[in-house]
Amino acid sequence: MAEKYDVFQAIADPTRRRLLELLAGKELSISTISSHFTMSRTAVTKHLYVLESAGLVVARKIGREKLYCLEAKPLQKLRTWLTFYEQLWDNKLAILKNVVENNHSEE
Amino acid sequence: MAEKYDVFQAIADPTRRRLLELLAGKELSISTISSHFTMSRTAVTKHLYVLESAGLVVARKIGREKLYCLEAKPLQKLRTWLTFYEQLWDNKLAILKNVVENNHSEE
DNA sequence: ACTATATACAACCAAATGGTTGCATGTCAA
DNA sequence: TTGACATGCAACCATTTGGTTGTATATAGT
Repeated sequence: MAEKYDVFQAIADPTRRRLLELLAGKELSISTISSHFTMSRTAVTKHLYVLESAGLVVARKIGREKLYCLEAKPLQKLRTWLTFYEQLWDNKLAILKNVVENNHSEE
Repeated sequence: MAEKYDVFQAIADPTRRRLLELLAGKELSISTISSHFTMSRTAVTKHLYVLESAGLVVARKIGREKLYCLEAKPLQKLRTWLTFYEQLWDNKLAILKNVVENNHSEE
């Protein structure tokens, strides 16, 4: 598999979002996690790898089990990214910005 | 090309995030937009299609030009999604939740 | 020691993704 | 009407993605 995954990429897949939801506040083994999905355990493992490499989950090995849990911090990056666009929810500000930038020298 | 794109999918690609940034508060033609990228105009058009089908940009045709601008509203969906995980930034709450759910019957 | 269970990993596959080039079409301007 | 410009669109291509199966290895329990 590949090297490094992005937070944006990691959350793009619906299955991976379900995984994050499932792991919120819980610590679950791969088998337990897989039991919530119809796809194979291997497929789930791959998704977990993507999430892990994006820093969104962390794992520790206990005996023969590998326990995963959510790590929400990297989502702050997304939060920051969003903040910029929140100003434009309803684009009143955007229109104003445009007016200021392009029309302020008229009349 | 395919049918419908998701907001999560749409913002997964760095090029498309650059496009959104470029179109914030501005209305630009495909050619003008393309001039900001090294890839072909066709490639840019495809990215714009993805964004459009996710509702993140809107276009109107003026003469021979097609003008695109940002439509931030669909990002609210992402904002809502994020809110759930914000509680877990630092996982104090998560730990507490775990304690309450699993250990409250002890002693 | 034997068997169950939990995971790891390689190999393979179809479809989606992100890009290209070439050509057709519509529109503006002289 | 003749270019030049702006876009549309089909065909093609390599790589990535999301999934599979099969086999190997490590650990737990009896």
